[in-house]
Formats: sequence, structure tokens, C-alpha cells
Amino acid sequence: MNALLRDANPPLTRSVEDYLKVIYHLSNQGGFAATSDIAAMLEVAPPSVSGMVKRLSETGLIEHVPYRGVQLTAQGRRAALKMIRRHRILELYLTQHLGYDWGGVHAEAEQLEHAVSDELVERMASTLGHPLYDPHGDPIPTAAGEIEEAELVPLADAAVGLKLELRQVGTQDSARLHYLAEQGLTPGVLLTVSERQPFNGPTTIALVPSGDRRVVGRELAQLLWCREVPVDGYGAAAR
Amino acid sequence: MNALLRDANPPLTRSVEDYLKVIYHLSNQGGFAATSDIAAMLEVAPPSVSGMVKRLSETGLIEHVPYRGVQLTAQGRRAALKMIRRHRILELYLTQHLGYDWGGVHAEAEQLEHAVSDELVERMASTLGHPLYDPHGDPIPTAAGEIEEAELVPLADAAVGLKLELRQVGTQDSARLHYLAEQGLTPGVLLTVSERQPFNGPTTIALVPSGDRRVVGRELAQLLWCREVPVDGYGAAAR
DNA sequence: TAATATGATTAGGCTATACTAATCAGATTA
DNA sequence: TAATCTGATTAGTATAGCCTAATCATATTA
Repeated sequence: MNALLRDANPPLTRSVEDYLKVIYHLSNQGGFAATSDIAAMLEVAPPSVSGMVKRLSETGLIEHVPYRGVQLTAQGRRAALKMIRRHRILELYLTQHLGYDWGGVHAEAEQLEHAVSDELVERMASTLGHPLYDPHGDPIPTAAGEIEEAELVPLADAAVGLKLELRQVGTQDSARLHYLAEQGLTPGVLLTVSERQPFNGPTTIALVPSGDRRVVGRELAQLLWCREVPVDGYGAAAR
Repeated sequence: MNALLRDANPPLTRSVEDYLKVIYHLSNQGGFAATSDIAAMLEVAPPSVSGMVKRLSETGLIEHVPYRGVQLTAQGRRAALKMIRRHRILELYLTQHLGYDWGGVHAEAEQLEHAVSDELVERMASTLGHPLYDPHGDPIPTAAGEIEEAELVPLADAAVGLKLELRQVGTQDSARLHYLAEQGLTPGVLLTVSERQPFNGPTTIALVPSGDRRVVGRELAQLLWCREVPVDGYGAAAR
């Protein structure tokens, strides 16, 4: 097979796609992703990252400042968001149509996202009614590569008395996810912070509208990302 | 990562799985699969096959007789049938639940079969009601690795007057599959051969029970594998 | 400012998969 | 039987990942 006859813009490999995704997550607020953090997230040795970083910057997917870290280029960001879209649509499809649960779906989607075609992703999206959020409440990027940038606070930092909507759960850990689901703490739930203990102590919340109480330790409270809900909206009577 | 801590029975790579599948298909009747045929099916150069053959026989998945060809061992056959099961369940799921058509589904399944977990395959199988045949009429191996060995004849060789059920269509070519679907020639259809021209000429068939005629050229007639249907069964009145 | 600690990179290898060019074995034909 | 043809194998390379050990750059601390 003549190299000149092959695709001029070859598909990214599995591994490249994984690197781009973690760089996206690590450099989210316009910062740099550090080599060692990338290595830790992917569970590879730091020199493997240096090697891949060289390849990725040669192909224009990332910008590398030695000893500083890396950032995605526009092209790299597009590729990363494409994978994130695939991942989140897969998670939702598997939970809604194939009986997967909240906790178990991540690993399966992680494998599949590298194998599904664009056509299949869009068929799943349309079967799902073009959803905006995945089962963890994370926003699903559009096919064009846009993503909702929500203003969220961790429950651990939210002011007492505010009406909040739980929007995202910042972990893929199956045990934590199961526990949260048992407690009724899933994306979409409305709540208020009724009390917080000092010295990084637990947060006590009241679910809305039921008024049920939950006490959430510091660690979990930092994983629960919430959006402030305007008070004159729904549910004001229930307080 | 210490090599001793890794999985003692690592998953087969994509490529190994593909080799096993084509060896299965090429050596179907207990024969040997030739190096050059494997190379042609996988679109790789013959030396690549020689190299892979060495690795596969070292790991006990195939038996190699130099300058003769290769055969699967029991272990290799199990691995091949596992991939075939995945492929066929995927094809059926994609056609029945995601709107894929007969012709377009093969390539997608080919990619996915390497990424899906056993759990996902079994969830799809159970959503489908544990089907026995894929959309082309090919039998789906069981999870335990058994496969129906049907006694089929190509339409091109079937005797005139016999009542037949079209069971399998021996191609993945999208144009041919679409044409056959238009002609109503899909697995499950009942028919009889009403006439055959000599010198490798076309076969004329009558569909049962409608009686509609179709004229099928030699090439297609060799792809249409049929099962003889006992005459005193269903549909006898319709003749 | 000098010494040290931390984190990043280079050097040098390993494996799986592919390739081309060269050689070898077996089958066919003269 | 000898010559030839076909198809299979070996030899030698390439690439994309990964690794460990050694070195280098930056930041921190004395």
C-alpha cells in the first residue's frame, strides 16, 4: 500500500485520544497540564508522557512549554471534546437502553468511545432525544464541539440558606456513586445548605421539597457541584 | 508496573482476534488456511502473516505446518467463535435498535467487536431475546462456543422443484446486499427452483407463498445458501 | 547565594505489528 | 530428472506505544 494513497488525515489512535482527554480535564481553566499529573491520570510513567507530548506537539494538537506543561490547541480541543461527547452519550445510552447503572457505566464507555463511528454516536444521540447532560449531570458537548460552561460551586463551599440544584458529581468511583444514589443525591435534585460544621466538618443539607436531611462529609461535599437556583422560581412554597 | 502483577491471561489484541476469525472462516471444513489467503483477507503482506503465525502457534492458538497452512486449536477456535458471536449480536442489535441497514452494519460491528465487554454482549443478547441468527441468517454461536453447523446448499446447486428456505447470504458487500433486499431475498424466505439455464446460466425461482418469480445470475446464486424444507410442513397448500 | 528537593527530560531498550527485498521449498511442466 | 514457477519464509527495518535509569532545570530553603 503506497503511503501517498492513504488517508492524509489519519484517525487518532486510542492512546492519543486518551491523552487529549486528560489534558482537557487538567487544563480546564486555561492553565497548563503538568506532565506528572497526566502520567498519574493515565497510570503511565512520566517519560511516556514526555514522549507522547513530543508527538502531539509535532502534529499540532497541543502546545508544549518545557518544564511548564501543555495546553490544547484549537484542533486538540476539538478532538478532546469529540471524545468527551462520545463518552457521555455512550454512558447515557448504556444506562437508559441497556440497564447499566450509574457506577458501572464508565469503564464500558471508556473502551467503546474509541471504537464507535460518528454515525453510531449520532444515532444513539437521536434515539436519546439529543440529550444535554449525561447520567452524572455533566454537559454533553455538541457535535460542533461546543460545551456548556456552567458556574458551579462545590457543596462544600456553598453559602448556608441558598437554594441549589445538584448538577454534577465529580467522580467516577463506583462505591461513592452508589452511596450518593442511595442518599438520593443525583443530578437534578434541589436542596439547601442548612448548616455547616467548622474546621472542614460535615455539611448538613435539606432536600427540596421533601425537607429530608442529609449530612455530607467534607470529601463528598467537594464532589457535589451545584448551581444556584433563583428563589422566585419553582418550589419556593415548599420551604 | 511489575510484570508479575499484570493479568496472567491478558486479553487478545485486536489484530490477533482478526487473524483467528479469518483462519476460522478459511479452514472451516477441517482444512488448512493458506498464508496467502489469510494475507489477502486481512489485506496485509504475506510476511506479516508468517510473523503472526509464529506468535499464534507459540501461544497455542493455532497449529502450523510450514508451507502447508494453519488450523485452529481448540483454544483458538473458542476465541474465534467468541468474536463471531460478538460480531453477529452486534450486527443484529445495530439493525434492530439503532436503525442500521443490512448493508451498512458490518463495518461498524467489525470495529465494535474488539471493544465491547462480555457483559455488554450478553445485555444486548438478552435485549434481543437471545437470538439464534444474525441479519444475514448466519447462526450466532452460544456463549459457551457452540455453533449450529447447518447443511446448506448454494441456490446455484439446488435441485429444481425442491422447497427451500433461504438461510444465509454469503457476502458482506453492501451493493449486493441492497439488491438482494430489494428482490425480497433475505434469510427466512421460502422458495422453489423452477428452472435453471445450462452452462452456468441463471436460476429462475418462485417465491413461496406469493409465487413471484426472480431470475438470479450465477454469481449471486452461489451466495444464497439454502436449507431443504420438508414438504409436509408449513406452506404446502400454497403451492 | 548555595544546596537541595522536585519534577521533566533524555538515553537506551522492549514488544507488537507492519513493511520490502531476498531466499527457500514444493509442485508442475518440459 | 531438470528447470521453472508459485507461494512461504527469513532477514532486516520502521513506528507507536511502553518501560527504567540517568540527567537536567527550576523552585525552595538554608
